[in-house]
Amino acid sequence: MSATAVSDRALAIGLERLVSLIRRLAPPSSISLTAASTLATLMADGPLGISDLAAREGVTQPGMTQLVSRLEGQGLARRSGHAADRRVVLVGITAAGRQLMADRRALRAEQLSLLLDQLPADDRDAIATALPGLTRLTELAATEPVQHA
Amino acid sequence: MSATAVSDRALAIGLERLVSLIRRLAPPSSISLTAASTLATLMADGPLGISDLAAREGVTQPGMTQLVSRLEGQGLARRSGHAADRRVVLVGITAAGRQLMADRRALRAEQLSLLLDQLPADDRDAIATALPGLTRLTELAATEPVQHA
DNA sequence: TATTGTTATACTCTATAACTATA
DNA sequence: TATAGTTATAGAGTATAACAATA
Repeated sequence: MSATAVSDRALAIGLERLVSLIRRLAPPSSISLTAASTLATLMADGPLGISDLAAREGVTQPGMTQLVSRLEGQGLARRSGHAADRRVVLVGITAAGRQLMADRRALRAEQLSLLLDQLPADDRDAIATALPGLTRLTELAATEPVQHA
Repeated sequence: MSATAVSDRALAIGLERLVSLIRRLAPPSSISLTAASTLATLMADGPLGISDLAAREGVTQPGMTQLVSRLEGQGLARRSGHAADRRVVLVGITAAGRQLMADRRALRAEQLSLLLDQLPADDRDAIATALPGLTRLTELAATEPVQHA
């Protein structure tokens, strides 16, 4: 429908712009954006296999192997075996990983607070109202792989 | 205030998750996320200097020099001199660059359409309503550099 | 002196291809 | 034969430091 098509396009453009916002909010000398997103996934959805994680984050399986090795080396994640299927490696977040994410989120929340305070109240309210939907949107994307024609 | 603090935190978490959504929606064998965001900025705000662009995108000045060189090599951007201040290099987007962005946005809009169709109408409406505010938020971030304690 | 931009260098991150182990 | 994961290698991308040119 035309109304939907218009907001699809606007949303596509909006997502592009969010990239620079997200980069700007990332603490410079810290873990990568993908690493942070992966830790967030591990924090929310418990231990996961490498392939599963790779699919959710939109990286290749070897890429996830390397990322997990990096995180393990930093003490932020931990590998363990799967009881039933010995091919599977389960990856979980450590206490240090949780702490890092908590600190990072607190810092971001502060920075966002400063920006949000400069927005009209209408805009702030609209963003707050849209958050649950945005969360469900990202969950959908994690579940159903996107087609790349 | 407490209500604001809660949504700051939720927004901080939401932005984290958007990283994987954005990556997933990016066509695999195309330009980088930063390159796309930079072209979007050039498309919207006309020719800009290297330093200005670097600040807006949250990368270093040498990083932007290299990115612009890459874009120029691909025929997507073009350097030109500044009439008054000969230190300045103005960077503009080419017709090919505009075309690439248009194609990319159309593809994203399609993909988003498929995802949005699976969301409850309430969520879709809320996201559409929040878009202008999100756009203003990213503009604020581009204007006022964020403090990294 | 301050500002704009480039070059040189090194490191992080990610992908593709080839391989091992288990089902 | 199919699936889960790793290793090897190469390339893209970005940062820091040092430099050149203009204001």
